[in-house]
Amino acid sequence: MKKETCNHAAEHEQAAQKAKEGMLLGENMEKVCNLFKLLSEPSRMKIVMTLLQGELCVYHIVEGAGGTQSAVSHQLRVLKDGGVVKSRRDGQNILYSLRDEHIVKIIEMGAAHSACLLGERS
Amino acid sequence: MKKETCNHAAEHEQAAQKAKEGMLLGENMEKVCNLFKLLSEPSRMKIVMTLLQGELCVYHIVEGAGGTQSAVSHQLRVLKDGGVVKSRRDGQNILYSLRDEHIVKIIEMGAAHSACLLGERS
DNA sequence: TTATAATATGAATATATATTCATATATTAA
DNA sequence: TTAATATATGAATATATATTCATATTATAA
Repeated sequence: MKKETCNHAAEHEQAAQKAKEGMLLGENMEKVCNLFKLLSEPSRMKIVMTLLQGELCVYHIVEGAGGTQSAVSHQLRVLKDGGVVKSRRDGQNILYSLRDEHIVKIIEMGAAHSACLLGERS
Repeated sequence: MKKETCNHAAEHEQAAQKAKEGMLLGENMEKVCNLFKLLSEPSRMKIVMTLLQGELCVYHIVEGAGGTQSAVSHQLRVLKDGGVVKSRRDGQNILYSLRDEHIVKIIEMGAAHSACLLGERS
């Protein structure tokens, strides 16, 4: 790979530079990507969608989201470490809930975009 | 796992059922999750962020996003298959661009949420 | 203080996929 | 038609991680 058969080389060079400068830096990039990764697994997404209903104990999360208790528990841990959910103990139960309003917005956005994907490709 | 020590069993049962009903069904769930998966890899996210600048050839994408030509090309393929970018040939070059406005919004949302994650955990 | 329920967790396995390397294809120029 | 440039791609490797299974932990009730 060398370069410069590209017609708009000058402005595209600028664009590339601008992109580099505006690029999320290491740590922030990791954070944003990690959030998307957390929402990219159907098993986790189902848990998150279930929690859109409000605070729930693990038993009811399993009911709503499906899967085994163990798998759900493992994923709840991942979601908690990733800052998507929070938890508190209530007697024998642990109650989980979404930790942030943005999650809801992001899911809505994803769904909206997904709808557009039903059309044809370039 | 059995059940029913949960205090709000009745309403939570309802919530679980409601979640089940409102849950994205197979295909749609896959679509939304796949979109998030595409944005969850830093190498791909950098490409997408570079394309926020507008239509660019592979050479300039590599300049903006970093990585090798081969790796970027592989990921461009993945992004295209996933409906995130589109492409057209212009002589010797292939020009790529974002395929959908929603992508921009989703990234902004992710960044906004990410900022909130800087705080403390539950 | 033992039994039961609710949840968490470690280890093992299986699967997915990002990157690299070498090379192929396509376009233009000489 | 040969050379050079731009991009794509197959195979191999390495790494990440979702799930399962068995079991541990914590809390309550008998």
